[in-house]
Amino acid sequence: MDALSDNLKKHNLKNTPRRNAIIEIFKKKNLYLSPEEVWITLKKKFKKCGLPGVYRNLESMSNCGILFKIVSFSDDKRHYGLCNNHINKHHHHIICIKCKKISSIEKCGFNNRIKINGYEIISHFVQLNGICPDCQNKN
Amino acid sequence: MDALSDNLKKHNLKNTPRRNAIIEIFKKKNLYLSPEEVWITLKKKFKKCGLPGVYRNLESMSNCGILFKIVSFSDDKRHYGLCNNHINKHHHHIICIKCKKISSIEKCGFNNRIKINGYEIISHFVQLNGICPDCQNKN
DNA sequence: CAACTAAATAGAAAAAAATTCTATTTATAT
DNA sequence: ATATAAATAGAATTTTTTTCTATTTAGTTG
Repeated sequence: MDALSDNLKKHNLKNTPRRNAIIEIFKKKNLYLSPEEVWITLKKKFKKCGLPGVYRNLESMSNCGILFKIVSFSDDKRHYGLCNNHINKHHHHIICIKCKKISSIEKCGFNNRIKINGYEIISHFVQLNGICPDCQNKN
Repeated sequence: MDALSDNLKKHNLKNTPRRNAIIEIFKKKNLYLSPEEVWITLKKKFKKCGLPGVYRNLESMSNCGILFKIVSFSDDKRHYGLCNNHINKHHHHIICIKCKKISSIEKCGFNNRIKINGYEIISHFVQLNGICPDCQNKN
């Protein structure tokens, strides 16, 4: 059983064609995508296919660590990316602000369960925004 | 001229009663708030007062560094907080996941304009989520 | 301090984004 | 094979956000 099926099972999520197709879309594109973008691509494969289902799948797959949520303040819509290699390993993402490509890093200076300013830190979110090598070369 | 007026002016934003009232709301509550929450409070002071105006103000004031955007994944609505002391100084925020109180830190391990995984880092977003001292004591 | 100009506002309307609901189908455990 | 819990489509709805126009206001300039 691969890491993906394993993760699905752990969270009582079934291994459906729809979910696999969604994962394939992310793998193929290697970009972060909005629910609508996923839906548009998905409709090419499944003629019958609703946007609400896409929302639900993105959300549940993000809850179980297969996908993750992106922060894109220039466009406040929801976006998701695929947690490629690092599932179950502490890591953060680097996104290309030009082409939406995703990379990741494992190091960050933060630990949970310590106190800062008296706050007991439960989780932390880090996202690096940059320009990927491909896009650097284009200019 | 105080830091707030100064920042407004720099961005060609006028110092209106509405904006000052919004800033006061954030100062008084010291919480992060959704546009709608700001609006509800604002309506107590200004009977005539539209939600679109609140959206526009929160967005423009966040563009000029007076406010900042929060990431709250448990509730995907938009949220803003007040950049209290640190305007114009590199910093990040710690939020209480129970009561929405905000604190901040100046240190993080990240620098912009360096390369990671070949990406030229332009900006970075860090948010620490925790439980504030008050809420720790409540349990 | 009067007049001017660019920005801010309200309020209505529309658009966009996300969720809920019901009936039906499907994955998978037994 | 059957049972059952989860997934789905599709319609409908709700929520969130933006756009638009006419009017008002802040802050500059003469």
